[in-house]
Amino acid sequence: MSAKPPLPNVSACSYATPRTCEPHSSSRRFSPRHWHCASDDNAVLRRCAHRVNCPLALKSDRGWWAVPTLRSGRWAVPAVRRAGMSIGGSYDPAHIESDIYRFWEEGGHFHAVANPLKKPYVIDIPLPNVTGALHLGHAINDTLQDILIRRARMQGYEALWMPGTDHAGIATQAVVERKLKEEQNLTRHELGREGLVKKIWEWKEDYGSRILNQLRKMGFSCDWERTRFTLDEVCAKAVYEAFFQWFKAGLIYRGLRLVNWDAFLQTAVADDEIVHETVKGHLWHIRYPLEGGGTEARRHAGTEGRDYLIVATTRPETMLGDTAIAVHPDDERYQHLIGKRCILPLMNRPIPIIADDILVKKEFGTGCVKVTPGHDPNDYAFAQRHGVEMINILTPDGKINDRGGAYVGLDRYAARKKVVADLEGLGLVEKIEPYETEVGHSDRSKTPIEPLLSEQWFVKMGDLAETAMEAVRDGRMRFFPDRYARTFLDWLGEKRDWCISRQLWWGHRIPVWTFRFSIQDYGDWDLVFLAGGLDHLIKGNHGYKSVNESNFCLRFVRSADQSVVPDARIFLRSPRREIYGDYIAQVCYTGGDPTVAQGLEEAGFVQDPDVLDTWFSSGLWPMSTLGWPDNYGRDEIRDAGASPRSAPTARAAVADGVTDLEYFFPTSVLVTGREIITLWVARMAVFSLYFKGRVPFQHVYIHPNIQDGQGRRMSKSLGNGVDPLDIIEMYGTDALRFTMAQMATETQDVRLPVKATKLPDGRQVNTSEKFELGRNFCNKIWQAATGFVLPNLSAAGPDAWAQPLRLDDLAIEDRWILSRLAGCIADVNQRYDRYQISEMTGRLYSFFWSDFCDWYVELVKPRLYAANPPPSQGGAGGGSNPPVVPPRQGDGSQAAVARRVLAFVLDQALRLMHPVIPFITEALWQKLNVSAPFRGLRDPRRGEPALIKAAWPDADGFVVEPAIEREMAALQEVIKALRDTLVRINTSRAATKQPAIGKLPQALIRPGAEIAAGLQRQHAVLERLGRCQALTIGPDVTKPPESATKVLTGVEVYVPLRGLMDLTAERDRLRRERDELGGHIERLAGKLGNPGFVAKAPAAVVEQERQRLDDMRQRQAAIALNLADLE
RNA sequence: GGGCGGCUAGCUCAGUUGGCUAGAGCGCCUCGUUUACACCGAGGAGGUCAGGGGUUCGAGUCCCUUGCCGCCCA
Repeated sequence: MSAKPPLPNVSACSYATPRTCEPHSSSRRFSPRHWHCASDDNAVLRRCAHRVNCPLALKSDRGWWAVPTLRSGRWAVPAVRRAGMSIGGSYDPAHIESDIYRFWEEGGHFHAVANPLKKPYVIDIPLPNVTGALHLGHAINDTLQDILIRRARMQGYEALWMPGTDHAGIATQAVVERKLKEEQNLTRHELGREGLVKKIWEWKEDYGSRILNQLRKMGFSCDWERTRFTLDEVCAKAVYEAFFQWFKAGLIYRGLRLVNWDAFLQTAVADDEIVHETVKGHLWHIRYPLEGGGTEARRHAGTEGRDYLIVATTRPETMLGDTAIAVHPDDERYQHLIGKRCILPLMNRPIPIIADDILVKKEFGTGCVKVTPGHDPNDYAFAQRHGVEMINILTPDGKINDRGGAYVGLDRYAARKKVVADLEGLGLVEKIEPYETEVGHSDRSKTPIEPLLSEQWFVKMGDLAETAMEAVRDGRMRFFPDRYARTFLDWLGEKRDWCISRQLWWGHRIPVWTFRFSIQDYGDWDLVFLAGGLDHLIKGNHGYKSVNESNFCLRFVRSADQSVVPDARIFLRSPRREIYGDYIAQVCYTGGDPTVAQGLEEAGFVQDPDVLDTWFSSGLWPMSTLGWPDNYGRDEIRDAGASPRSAPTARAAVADGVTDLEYFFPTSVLVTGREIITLWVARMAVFSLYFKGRVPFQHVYIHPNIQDGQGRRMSKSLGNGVDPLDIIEMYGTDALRFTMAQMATETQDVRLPVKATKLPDGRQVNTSEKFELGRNFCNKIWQAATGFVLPNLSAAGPDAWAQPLRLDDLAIEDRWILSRLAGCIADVNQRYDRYQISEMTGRLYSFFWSDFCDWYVELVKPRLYAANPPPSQGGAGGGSNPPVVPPRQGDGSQAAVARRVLAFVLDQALRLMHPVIPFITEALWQKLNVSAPFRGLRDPRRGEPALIKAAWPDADGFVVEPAIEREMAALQEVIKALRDTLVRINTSRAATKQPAIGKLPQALIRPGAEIAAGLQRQHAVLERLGRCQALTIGPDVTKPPESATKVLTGVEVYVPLRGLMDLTAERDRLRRERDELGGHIERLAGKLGNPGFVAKAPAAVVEQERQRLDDMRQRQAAIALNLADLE
């Protein structure tokens, strides 16, 4: 590129303070090949979209902006509009979004009220953590819900999207505790319960509205007036009501269970709050001596003369809590030892040797397993099977407790060292080998989880789970995609009881007071009377008016097995020995009267310190937010006898009219990620089916999770998270939403390649090129509407819109775009109904961009400009467009029809796209209402004042017309052929340094009989879109010599090439095409030659293949002919 | 260990009940001073549909199997 042409006459960018172009470096237009290395001497000009901000931008003497580029061998002179001629300008989302959101909100469009004249459509938002921040997971999840709710609203449903936040027990408490430690070096115990809860509330007040405001920025149309919080009074009421009823029904019990213990936070944590990590440790092999010196054992070959068994463990300190040794029942080595005992070293406690084929794998290790039911889930299950004693050896803070013999008070890791040392001292360590294990760590505190035996509250899941499973099996509740129903059924099928207590202070405190007592002899009867008579004590003597059957429940539980004494009066009636033992009196009181609590405490009762699992309150969300338990629905009142609870309060609550609960419940669809199918979806189902007898939602739509480009989760620690607010800043909200929707395929994960970039203000953020998809689409819509459609509509004047159009008035391209529109609407509706949001979005994209912009707008231009030529039009171009002529009569009406169709299709497209990209569509809607107040062809109507409440599109009764679409397809084929030829000519000319030609000087088309008439009618369109100056169409056209030839189905297109380009290239191309076609023909002929195919395939398929073969052969022949001509 | 998903163009993903000459967007290459749009238009290259086996006239699609990757549950 040494011989570069001189720079055209340009002057440097005159902008006073040009900003750096660096932010654009993510864009291909600013890659080095374009201009960044262009400051050197081989610079040339390249058009620059961001010329305004570009320090290297140059203004040519003709008013175009350009930047230098390395690439081309000649000056690339920009095609950019003349200065001052700008009509549209790029779409600037920041400019309009907040105004439009305010317009919606102030218009009350988000608020739903029970309205029996309409059908309800309801979505509950999956509750974000109250102190959390918006991330891409919310962005995709909530975008999908907004899309569904906005469409439903347009369809005429009373659409309610219920927002709110979750107190997120452990997550929130852990954050505040950590903060407390860092800032004031205080632990929660030092601060005390009340102090800590107060601190967390303060934190919540500070951060609680942050995420809701972020949701607003995303354009979400939640009914903010109804916003709830799981710890607020309304939700708490439902929580205590549900707890009380389940307690009373015996579904809630206290039990000794192995839980995942976080020794740092000192709480049980749920399974999903544990992350498994591979940890390098050791495997200690320890000898457990056989009871009785092992003389018998030594006699047996299996133990090779030893008088001990060898067990292996990764946690030697747990041996302090061993209560058995397990061997496989079929293991010959140990057959004779089953039923005998070992002596547990260090503790000198005999423990039984028990056969079990579940815990023990014969082939693995030594075949002997130590059993520590208090600290291992598998051992725990074993102990339950065999009735073995369970011993807990740990304190809540992870030290050895008083069951740990000489090791009391030692931290578990110190104990491990000492245990090993002591065993070595006794010569009982067989060997130590390095070993890798999966160890569960608490997601919150990052400390290793200790399985720990402790007292917890549980919900009996057996029957509850069954009702939920039944609802899915019989189709009352459906999953999309349906494979997720299995996840739901499998998990519920295990019917594992739900541990609902958490050793936290942030949450709904368990409303149970307990009193422990013992009946050992006759003298203890006073106590019994005291407890048994408590009912009276509380309600009678002290006159607690607030206490009644629906908020107070007393029961007795045997300490030994936690079984409920079926009838408390047993104590009074039968003073027999069998009832001697330890007992717990449990009072569940939910009346909320502090004096009652005080009375209980004075009577020696202690309130349970734990709080409820957060899922307990979020599980009630679909009901609690609609007013349950106060507003039992009408159906509940009707059959109050059959319902789990007779509802006196409900009767009062429902006067006349419809309550929210009966109108909006059950909800329509739940939209969520698959990871909480078990945690949340199942719980909501259980609660709703129990208390309302109905499923909480009819559909469950599970969408994919977003990962980074390598398929990893997005997380803070990996630094690969993308902040939706950054994306909004860079690309606009609609762009973010569109991209999110486009990613919502039916797979379980989607990847979003992440890359770090720098914002103009210097901040380093993560983004992804994928969002350009949404941004570009929005810009395209903006340009098409504000730059082309709307200005053209304005030309019509306000009276042109209200008359109905006749079908005869429409040109073929009008009928074509209406057919495409009808097809698009039908497809979109179908995709919605199947929750295929990605495909739905793709359909919007291709309709608007390809069908409408690329084809219809171009097709319609001649009609518009014939009537009203643009001001700049002159004879300079030398094209086929006539110079300004007075509009002929037909042109005027043609233009009017075109305007009507343009306005109508834009109207329908805006409606159709609004749920996905609400801001830009609403903004354009407002403009359209000005330019074309009435829309519709058969039945023109005034455009609704707000798109958010406009009717869902129906194509005004137009339907798909296959014949029209076929005719257009033929036309498009020919146009593409002409365009292709032009590009090939110019490519060839560029290689030989000849200037490009703007149009084909001459072209000829020979159509087959069927489409001849159709093509001839489109002569002007073909000339314009095919970019040729002289076009001849006719069945008797003959091919001029030295022509480029395109052989299509039923049409041949010729472009004389003499003097335009080198013919060898054309020859090569035809040869390639011939060879390629030959391959296809061979394959197809083989297929049709196969008697099996002809005999067995459906006749229609065979016929279609024959047709195709004929077609290909014709094309092959034509190509051969043309090739011969060129050679 | 059990279950589920994925493996299709350089990248991210579509591909309905088997009928395919396997698509889209981005990226790449070429051309472009076109009367909305360079955040653009036109054109092009690029694929043994993870490997193997089977069913079928016909398999990206159904069945079996192997291999990776991921998620969930133990």
